Amino acid sequence: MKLQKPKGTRDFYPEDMAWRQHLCDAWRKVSIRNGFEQVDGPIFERLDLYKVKSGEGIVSELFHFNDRGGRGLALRPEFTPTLARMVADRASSLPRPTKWFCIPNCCRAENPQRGRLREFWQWNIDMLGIDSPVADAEAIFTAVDFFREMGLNSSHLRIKISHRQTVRHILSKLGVGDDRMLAAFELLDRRDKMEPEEFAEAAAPLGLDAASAGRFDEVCRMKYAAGRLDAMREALSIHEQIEDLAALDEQLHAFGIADWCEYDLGVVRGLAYYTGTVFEVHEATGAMRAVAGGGRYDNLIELFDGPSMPAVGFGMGDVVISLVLFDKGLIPEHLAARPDVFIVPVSDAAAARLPGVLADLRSRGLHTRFSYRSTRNLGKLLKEASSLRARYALILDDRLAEARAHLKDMESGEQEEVMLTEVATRVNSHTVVES
RNA sequence: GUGACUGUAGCUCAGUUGGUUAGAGCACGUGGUUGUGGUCCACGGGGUCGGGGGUUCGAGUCCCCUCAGUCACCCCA
Repeated sequence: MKLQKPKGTRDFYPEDMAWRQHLCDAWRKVSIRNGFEQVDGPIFERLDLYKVKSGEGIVSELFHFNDRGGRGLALRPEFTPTLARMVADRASSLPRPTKWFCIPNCCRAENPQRGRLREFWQWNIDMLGIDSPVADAEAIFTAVDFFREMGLNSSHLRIKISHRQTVRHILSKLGVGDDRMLAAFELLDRRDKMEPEEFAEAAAPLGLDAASAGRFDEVCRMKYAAGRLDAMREALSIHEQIEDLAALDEQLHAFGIADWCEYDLGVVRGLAYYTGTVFEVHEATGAMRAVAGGGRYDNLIELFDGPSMPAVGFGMGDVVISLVLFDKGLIPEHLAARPDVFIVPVSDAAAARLPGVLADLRSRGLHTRFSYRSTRNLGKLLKEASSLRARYALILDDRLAEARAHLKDMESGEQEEVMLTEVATRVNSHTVVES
């Protein structure tokens, strides 16, 4: 192939596009019923914006370029910096909390793999100006609401939750100083890929001796079901320092989503900017990369020159969730738009009248189609109507002289004579509301 | 960006130790013409075997490079 699409991108043929739209529609629907309002920003930003949060190292992961004035620009790799900029700009006039969602396409100059492409769509929801654990739980609930909407249940996915403060307390108790805390988080994030000796070696400079390092490792590998904080307290021998997690735990129960959640102190999300709750959603067998990730980032808006403003949110890419839904057989088969009416003329005379009838029905809002083939073979034309999954076939025959035609219900096979002027109301009244 | 594996029609794949005009199923198109439906029959379009170069009398089959996909690393905002 001479003209290839760029590495890591996708073409959306009608079937693919129908799925993408279906997914985005579900994201939008769920966002709205959870009280979020849609926003968007530019698809490219000034390169500097991305350095604010992620540092100079981010540049190699970006598609960036200069405009004719020499300004450094970059395609957005995520939406959060844009969001932070937008919020910082109007912070004083925004309601508290402000609940926003968006579904931007984002580009990252990474090496593509299964579940990871160079362009993807990412659902983001954020709640700003509220630091209550209710908000943390509501963010997680919104994700669960979406999963349920798509037919997933708590046996398909695990929401792994940790809390920066809780982990900080544990590390502190094991002897890690505040100045080494960030390094300790990084080590925690990488521990699964390290040999025990290697881990111990890396832990030493953090102020952890062999025994503490071993305990650190052990503690972070343990998982606790939501509601089993007592077990965690017991195992960690910390009794008073996990109020944050306890408050979240209570809310997760109140929202009825505790069965989806477990505490896993190994979840760090690699990000320096998370300040409290952090969570990741994984396929239950752990086979794939994370479906979604998020948490609380109370300092971010300030970092972008805004006021001090607490925030919590998450992001979910279209790629991994689509793989999961495909794996579970949860992608609906028929997503193409269904015609309301398929017009079938039985004669040349009737065919001559077709455009007028078609125009009328379309102007009344009906999805109306006809065949471009020259055949008058009724069987073949109905077959075409059937393969398009049309709800009704409108057969234009000799009754046309009296402005009447036969309307055939393609589901039941029943057919009745109707006046052309009645077709639209007839079809609308019979049409069952479905997505 | 580094390494490993893979690459035949839109999709799923055949293609014998290198040997003549590269096949099947599905999908797609036309026809089976006075007729009521995803069936059936016939015919047809579509591949420079990812691309380029090399070895050879001859390469889809062997070698090199390149591109893309998959996996691991990096990273995962």
